[in-house]
Amino acid sequence: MRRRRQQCLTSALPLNLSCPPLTLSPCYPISRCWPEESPAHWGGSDDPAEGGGAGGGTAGGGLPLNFQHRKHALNCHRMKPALFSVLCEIKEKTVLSIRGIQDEDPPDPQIMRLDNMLLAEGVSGPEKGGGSAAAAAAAAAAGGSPGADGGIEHSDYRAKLAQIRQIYHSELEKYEQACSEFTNHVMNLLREQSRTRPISPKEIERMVAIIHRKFSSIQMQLKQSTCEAVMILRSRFLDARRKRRNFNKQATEVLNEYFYSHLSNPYPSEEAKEELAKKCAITVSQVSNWFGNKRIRYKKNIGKFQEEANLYAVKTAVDAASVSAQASQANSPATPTSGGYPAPCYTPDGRL
DNA sequence: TTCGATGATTCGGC
DNA sequence: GCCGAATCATCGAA
Repeated sequence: MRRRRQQCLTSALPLNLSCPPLTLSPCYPISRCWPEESPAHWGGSDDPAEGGGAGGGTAGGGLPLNFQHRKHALNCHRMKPALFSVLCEIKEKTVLSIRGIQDEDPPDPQIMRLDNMLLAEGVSGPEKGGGSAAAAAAAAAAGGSPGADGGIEHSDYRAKLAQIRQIYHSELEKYEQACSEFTNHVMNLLREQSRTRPISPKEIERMVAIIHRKFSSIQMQLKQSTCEAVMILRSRFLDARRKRRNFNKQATEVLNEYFYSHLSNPYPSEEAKEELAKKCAITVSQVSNWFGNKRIRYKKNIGKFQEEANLYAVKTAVDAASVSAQASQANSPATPTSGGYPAPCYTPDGRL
């Protein structure tokens, strides 16, 4: 097309058959893109039989002699190098102005936000427990109980997050592959076309940048939908955590045992709390909450807790006796009954 | 649906 | 920061 325009422009020039030797302008920067740095590509071959390349494909076979003659004359015209230079300059300026507008491509803040979020959630970036970290953070934020059920929920959350991550990477790979294939295709096309029209490396770069920009917008959609999926998953996870769950029977038993066996001073140390938390598969703060509630409720209504207290006191005594017998150490039971909270009265068979 | 039980939260005191 | 006290919110049995 460009060649045709050039031909039209040059055809208006006065012809001089006694043309000087044709030389290309040394400052032409885009000539590297032309497979053969020959004026033949600009105005066709000097050989009238060849017909002047793609633009004049039929010229060799069926173009009027007049046309071939004029074409030959044009190729040999003394003004051709000058005109070529001018056209190249015009083109160079156009490319620069376009580049000036389009190269200013600051990083999209939305993409950056999405990238940061996906990285924080462990979806993008290296997979090193990002999901579990997010789950732990979510659990901490909810102040929830990572107990037996919590463990199931936790692994469930991680599994779902891993699924999202897998889909995300799979789709991303597809997009990148498609982008690469399409870029290669376009570049090959442009290289092919550069045989018939001047195409500078900058132009190819610009075209590649446009393609990448288009694919980048598709990637942004993928990132957006992934972020939404993670948010929904996280929200569900947090909602589930917010729901209060009663401790299991075994955990309550362990806590009660400790409480009633330390009735004189039902304030477990930090170490004891950690130990209890480990035994009950709950957090230390949950142990603290439990003891706080227990102390108050016991004090408020000792009568109501008498039976329970007796039960655990007997159990503790039996356990202690058993341990003593086993260890051949006949020490007294570990049930303190003086000071602190009022201890229950019980008979050896466990009744009040 | 009701209501007691229970885990969590909030607030003030130390 | 821990504790007691009050309160909230949910669970679960009747």
